[in-house]
Amino acid sequence: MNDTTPRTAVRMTRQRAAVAGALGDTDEFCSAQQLHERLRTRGDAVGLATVYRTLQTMADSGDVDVLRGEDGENLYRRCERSEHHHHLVCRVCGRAVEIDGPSVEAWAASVGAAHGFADIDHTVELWGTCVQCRR
Amino acid sequence: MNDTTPRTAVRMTRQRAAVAGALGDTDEFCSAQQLHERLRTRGDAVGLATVYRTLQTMADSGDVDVLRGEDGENLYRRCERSEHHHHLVCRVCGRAVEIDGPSVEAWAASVGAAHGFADIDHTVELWGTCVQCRR
DNA sequence: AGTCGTGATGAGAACGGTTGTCAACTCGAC
DNA sequence: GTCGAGTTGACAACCGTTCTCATCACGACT
Ligand SMILES: [Zn+2]
Ligand SMILES: [Zn+2]
Ligand SMILES: [Zn+2]
Ligand SMILES: [Zn+2]
Repeated sequence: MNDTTPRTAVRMTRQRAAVAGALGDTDEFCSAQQLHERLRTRGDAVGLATVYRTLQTMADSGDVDVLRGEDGENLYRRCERSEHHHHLVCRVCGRAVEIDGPSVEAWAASVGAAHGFADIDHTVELWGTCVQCRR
Repeated sequence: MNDTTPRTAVRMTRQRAAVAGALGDTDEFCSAQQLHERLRTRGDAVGLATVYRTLQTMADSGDVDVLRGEDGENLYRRCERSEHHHHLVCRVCGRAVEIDGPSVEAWAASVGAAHGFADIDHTVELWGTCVQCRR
């Protein structure tokens, strides 16, 4: 009864390969609509809904990082490391650097506990303007 | 020429007083729509657009703190201190504690500079579940 | 290679929070 | 009281995202 064979297979399709490829081409955070447009001009078009679904799936499985841009839209990026980390993001072009808040994790947990809060989660992101986007 | 008389007067209206009053009644972060509903049931109704505009104005002038909830909607709160600070927020009821990341400010600036980023801004928020909302 | 079941796709509608529009209104200075 | 500029509110428009559902196509098994 403990069947280990995947009951829900995840299929590899042209669309998913295309989205993954587009994400792999850049180290910038970009939105679903940006990716959709990029794929369209590139030649292998993918439906917008599919882009959203694919990104959501990849985010759920940890294949991409998601963060909410300052204007409210979700931005996606395939990061180098898979462990928990934070980002320093250019608010103009989306270029990002992976950083780790040294003591942030422990600090968040202790502050939360000190005030009787449980299931502490934290958001730590840095925004700036990178050298290329200056001037 | 250095005219100090306010050329653009900010008027006190029934609506603005109502919004400010509703915000002063609670220490929880709440959305524009929540406030709009609260005002309606309370008796002094205010148009939804006006609630949005008033909150935006108060946020711009620093009278209220804004933060984006995990579901994407803006949440507002009249905080005790006016200096820069961060929050530990209950993701269920919105109740919040004002906290200050001790070294966060300096850390953010140094990390940004180290990577050639300028105009560094940072987002540091803690989410959890408060004692009242547990169980 | 052929079959088949189920996951995947895409065009378009729907959704939810927020902002824009504009004629009517009202605060407050005079 | 007068008057003008700031303010209001009902409603439409916006925009990113999700839902719907008929059609398509992986891929496991012959
Ligand atoms: Zn990352
Ligand atoms: Zn940049
Ligand atoms: Zn605050
Ligand atoms: Zn709570």
